[in-house]
Amino acid sequence: MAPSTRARILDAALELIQQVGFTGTTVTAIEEKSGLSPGSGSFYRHFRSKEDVFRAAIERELERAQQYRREFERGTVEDPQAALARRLLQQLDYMAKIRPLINLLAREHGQFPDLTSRIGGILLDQGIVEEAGHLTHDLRAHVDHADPHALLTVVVSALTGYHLARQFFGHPPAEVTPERFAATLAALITSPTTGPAPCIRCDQAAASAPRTADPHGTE
Amino acid sequence: MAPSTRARILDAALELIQQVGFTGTTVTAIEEKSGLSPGSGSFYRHFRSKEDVFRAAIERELERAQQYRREFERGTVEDPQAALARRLLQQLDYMAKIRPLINLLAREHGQFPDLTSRIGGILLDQGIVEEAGHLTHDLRAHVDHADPHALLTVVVSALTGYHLARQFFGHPPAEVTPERFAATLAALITSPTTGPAPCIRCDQAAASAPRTADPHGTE
DNA sequence: GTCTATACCGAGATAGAC
DNA sequence: GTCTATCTCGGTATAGAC
Repeated sequence: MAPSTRARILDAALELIQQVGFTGTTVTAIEEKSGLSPGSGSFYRHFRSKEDVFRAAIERELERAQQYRREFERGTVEDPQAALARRLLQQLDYMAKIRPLINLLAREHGQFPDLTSRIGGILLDQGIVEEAGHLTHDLRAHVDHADPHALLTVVVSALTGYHLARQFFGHPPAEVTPERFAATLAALITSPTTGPAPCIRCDQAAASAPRTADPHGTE
Repeated sequence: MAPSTRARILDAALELIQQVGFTGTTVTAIEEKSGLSPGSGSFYRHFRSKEDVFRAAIERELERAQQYRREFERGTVEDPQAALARRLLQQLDYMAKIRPLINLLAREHGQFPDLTSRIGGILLDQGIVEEAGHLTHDLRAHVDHADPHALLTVVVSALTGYHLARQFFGHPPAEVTPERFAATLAALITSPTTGPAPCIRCDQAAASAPRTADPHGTE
């Protein structure tokens, strides 16, 4: 069946907002891309305002993101290093699928704080971090680390940074392919940690009183 | 000495563009923030157009970024793990200093492709990757890895992802402090790599013919 | 080099015919 | 539910006095 006008408007709006941002997107351009007559207010028979369609498009993407998660392949890990690399590649695939959300986050965060925290909650909490939890659970027998929480953060950060660098520049950093990236990261994780515990006051202290103060002046 | 009007305009424009983007920034708002009368065209005595001031602000930030690099602390590494963690924290500081450039990249990439590649070249090639080269050089005696090129990419990606996540959400992912993050990443790097070489065809093949095709459909 | 005033256009949104 | 036509506002940019 052909997509409804409403759906076509959502598609057009999402694409335009990723390309030129919220303020850069005009209702006229959305109409034109949706097959409506540009300049006519036909758009307004389907959405009350530009912000309205913006929020609706994000909600639809959030729904899709959660659907993608449900389809995630899970299973036990036999060979830790190879299986881990495969999981990491799966994470990169997931980020590619939710690319619109990540783009919107990179572009319009700070414009719509409520949406930022919503996206952040679903992507990080229900998304990446949850999956990272699966990773540690599966690998607990193989990987022992002094600060698993921080280890997950490093893994998630590496995946995020790699994805975004590809996104920004159009090619992977240093031309390292995803397979090579995942294999390297997997090898790092599965190698035994040497030396003393990497952090002194880590887990309990940080977990109990996380957000007080801001010693590094980020906010 | 008091900053010149031109400098105040550059400051105002840079800040506004980071907050609301290029299209979201109005010349009137720039004038108001610079202490000029809003709505008057006084702005145009200093810059020919909005795009003009945008490009000038980026050029100024690129100059600053290269200045920051020259002030970088260098030295030999005795205790690999602790010294490495310190270097990684230094990298995070650097990213904080060039935050405006990273923000603009995240926000306006795709709008001005020439600036994107310029920023990318200076940040990645002359910047992060160069420093990562120092890292491996310093640590060559301590760290042995099957694919050092990919290892650097993982490190750079992790730093980038951590920085951006803090930037987007206003707090570090999983509330892991920079010190804890750097210590964990340093411990990962300095631990010996186990198992087989993490990638089969890596170094030579990828280095000789890097950009042909695009097996993962990024571009 | 900054101001007032203004020309010009494009964008968001509405009215009403079909 | 889409169109033509239009209102209004705000943004870019210029002209000319001081």
